[in-house]
Amino acid sequence: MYSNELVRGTLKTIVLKLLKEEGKMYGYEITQRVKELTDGKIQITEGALYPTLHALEAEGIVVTETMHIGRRVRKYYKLTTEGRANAKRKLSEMADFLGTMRILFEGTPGPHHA
Amino acid sequence: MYSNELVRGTLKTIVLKLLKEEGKMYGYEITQRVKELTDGKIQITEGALYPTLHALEAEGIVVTETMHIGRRVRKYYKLTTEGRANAKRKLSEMADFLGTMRILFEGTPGPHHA
DNA sequence: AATTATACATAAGAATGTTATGTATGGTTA
DNA sequence: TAACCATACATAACATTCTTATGTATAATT
Repeated sequence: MYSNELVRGTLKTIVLKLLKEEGKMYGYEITQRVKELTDGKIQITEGALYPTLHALEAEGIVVTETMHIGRRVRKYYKLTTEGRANAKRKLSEMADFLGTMRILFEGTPGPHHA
Repeated sequence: MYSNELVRGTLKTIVLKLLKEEGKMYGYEITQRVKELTDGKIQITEGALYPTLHALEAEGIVVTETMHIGRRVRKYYKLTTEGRANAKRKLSEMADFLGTMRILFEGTPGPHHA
């Protein structure tokens, strides 16, 4: 686990990236996926995730679809058309940001994904 | 300029990195150096920087030395012995974190600097 | 003379997270 | 079968860390 100040600010972008790739995901699934992909180094807490998802919905970036698994409820989130455009912007901003960080901390910009 | 949520959490580490490289720097100099190195993409505000520097001093990570340039005051900051150890930890954590971000956003871990 | 750059500082408020708590179902194990 | 852990949602109090605004003052440029 990172001393989580570094992770601050990246949550929304991580969610958008996953939704863009997977099409639709539910909250708990997102927490598990991120844990998997990062070898447990990033663990999204529910107290951070759910308010973020609700905010994305309120902004029209995502819409929800509720499914019933047995008697349990699952709330799937997927990008809207506007959300896809937003995600694209945020992801290219993240790519640029990571390049800048590389310059600062490694002295190299790294590969560019035009 | 990045929609600055991404920059959140990186300020302290950026300062430690610069101090480690330069030996000593003063506040205004740090803001200018970061602006230069990042092509204006990251602009540290004074409201964020000075409290951070004061906190680092209170934690014993840095010590200060006041210089007089004409009638103006400059406050130089440099790492303590403990601060150097702390900086080393934070920088390797940042390197690891950037690798994790690359996996999430680019699908590649990037080079490892052992 | 006015403006901009240098150089410090602090305080109110916003944003974004942590930690704690609550509710409930379903599967596994002692 | 009782206890425990995993799944799955949610919210609220609090902490941290930044933005924005403000204040003070000297030095250089237009």
